[in-house]
Amino acid sequence: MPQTSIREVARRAGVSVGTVSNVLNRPDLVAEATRDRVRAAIQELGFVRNESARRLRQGPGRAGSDRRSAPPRPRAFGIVVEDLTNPYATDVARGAELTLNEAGHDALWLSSDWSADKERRGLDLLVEHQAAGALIVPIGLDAVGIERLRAAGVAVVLIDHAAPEMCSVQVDHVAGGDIAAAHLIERGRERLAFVTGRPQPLPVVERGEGAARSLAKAGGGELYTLTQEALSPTAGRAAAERLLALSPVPDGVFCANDLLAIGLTNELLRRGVRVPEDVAVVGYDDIELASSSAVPLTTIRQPRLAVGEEAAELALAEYGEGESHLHRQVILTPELIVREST
Amino acid sequence: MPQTSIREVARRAGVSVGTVSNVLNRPDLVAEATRDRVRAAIQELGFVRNESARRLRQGPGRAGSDRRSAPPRPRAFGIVVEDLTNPYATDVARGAELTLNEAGHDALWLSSDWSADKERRGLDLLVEHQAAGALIVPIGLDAVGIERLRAAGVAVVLIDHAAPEMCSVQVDHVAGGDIAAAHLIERGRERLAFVTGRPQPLPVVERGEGAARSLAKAGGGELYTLTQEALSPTAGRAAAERLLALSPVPDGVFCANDLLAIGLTNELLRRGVRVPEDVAVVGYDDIELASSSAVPLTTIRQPRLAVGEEAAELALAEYGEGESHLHRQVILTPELIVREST
DNA sequence: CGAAGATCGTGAATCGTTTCAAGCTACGCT
DNA sequence: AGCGTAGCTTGAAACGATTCACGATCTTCG
Repeated sequence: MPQTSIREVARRAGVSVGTVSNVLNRPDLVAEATRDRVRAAIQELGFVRNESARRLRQGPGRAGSDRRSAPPRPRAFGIVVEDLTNPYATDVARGAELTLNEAGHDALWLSSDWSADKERRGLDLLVEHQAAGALIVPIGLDAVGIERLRAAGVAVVLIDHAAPEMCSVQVDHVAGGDIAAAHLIERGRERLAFVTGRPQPLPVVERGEGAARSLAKAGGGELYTLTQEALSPTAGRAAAERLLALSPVPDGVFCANDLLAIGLTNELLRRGVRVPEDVAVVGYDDIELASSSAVPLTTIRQPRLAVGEEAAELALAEYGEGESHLHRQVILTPELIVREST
Repeated sequence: MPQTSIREVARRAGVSVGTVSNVLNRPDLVAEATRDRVRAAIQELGFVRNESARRLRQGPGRAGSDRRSAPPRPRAFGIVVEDLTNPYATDVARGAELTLNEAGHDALWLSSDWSADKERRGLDLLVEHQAAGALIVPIGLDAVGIERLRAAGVAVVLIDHAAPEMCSVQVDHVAGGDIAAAHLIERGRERLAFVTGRPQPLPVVERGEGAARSLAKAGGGELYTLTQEALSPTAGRAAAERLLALSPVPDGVFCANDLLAIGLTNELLRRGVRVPEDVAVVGYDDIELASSSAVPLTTIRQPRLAVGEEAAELALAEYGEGESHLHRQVILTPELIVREST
């Protein structure tokens, strides 16, 4: 059974293909009786439009094309992130998805799995499926792949990275790191450590830079940096061990993300180290778990949903405005959330 | 600029469209000189295949079509889950994605957001884009939507649900609940509670049933059930409060998932209740955090990745075998992981 | 020299949908 | 009756890439 086509529906309903198409796209042009008959036929045959044919015929078709014909089935947007297993990423994606849904568009999530190659394949996929737009947390900055996207008329918005001639949404991670370290210093901590993990995407590096900057500003010493194998709770536990092996043991720790911080805190507690008395811990992200962990975690809240929402808005705007679109670069500032770990 | 088509490339290179197509799809059939000329033209014009047209022409195209022509760009599989924010779901999806990737296919993740309507739209999207297959954690059992998928030649595999005439992968949640409760009983706990949260998908209900069954088998009393507003850590903290308000306070708690259990445990600790001495806690899922939480959590490990992998295998098989495919229903058994919370 | 291959290229037919000029009715109006 | 109009429906022409039966050349060899 190859595909039930519009033609079979037409035969079944005893009308022409044009009419079936009309029922599908501008029902108001079709007499009620006919419409019902056609709809029944569609039901019975389980007919579904062949999107390839539809698009082939319709051509690229910008959103705001003013021909008052059918509302074309809204095209989907792709959301490409490095790791769909990471709560931060899924929160951003979810913020974006909600906004897209409100505008009547569907969202497809793709994971680049930290591989530039896979990212490229994902972008190609979006081109092939003629996505309306793509929200990308880029792995490197694959100029070629992205150019290809835009050449194909896909609206592109970068997240956590910026590039000329493109819309982007970023969080000021340097500021975030700065705030985190400043908070520890203000709490009287003198020996600060920064715990991070591989792979180290730019935003994570920036957090460290911000912290170092803050420390320098305060005339503090050096920022001791521990790099773990991952940005996970398990890696956090390992970091705790390494931390305690230092002498003197740092009394203030800034972790590159909450998962690390939670793992680290839990392991410290297990080893009888008091948090925050002996070691104060600051995380980054403010994932949901941060507030319900053993010692509710002081952290830098990224406006995660807002990042996704902004990105979606930009993508929708670019999609809607077409050529006339002016690219905007949005920068959001993170916020310190003080809880009990400091 | 409407679209550079294969025809313009042909004109530019001074060959026929057929030849251009051959250069694209089976370069070995074309003489080297011609090939280079065409490629140059493609470069100069910045030509990109119109995937809609390609697909339209190629039709559904089973995987194993034995014509040794071009390797058709492998089609993508869709993974539809209820909530891409939930670590369990993303782990399953990731297991599936890895397996699909190995077979050379791409994966698209869709979130149904607990809405039957959105699920339906997602399925339609997959049909329209001619996905090779769909792995679905169904929200209800939208027979119509799924039938439509299959009618369009999309391989369908159900996860955590079963239906006749379809491939499916399930975890035996009743057994899981049974094991959890049995473990608590064996640890000498006498007043058991089950903490769950809305929305309550079937698997979660089954966990409760299994626990109740186990309790009955052991001649124990009633299973006190607390239903929270969500299956999240925050909901878990709230559950702790409700739990302590009971008298007598249960001494063994089985949570419908780890997130609830972690939130609950942390709140209990904060209130000075000892875990496991005063209250033993068992979670469900064995997410990564379970082992790195404050009190490493005893839990029921679902073979999450395995679920995804199995599902992907089944989908690939169905896709490859076509009509001759025999549907299989795989049931995996969860495993008790004993840690310090019991 | 001529026949049989081998090697390349051609161009029309095709996929399923949308679009649009044109046709058909039935109706109202003068 | 004649004519204009509104309301529906029709059918054929696109859209752009792939396929395939068929020619056109060129080799090779008896």
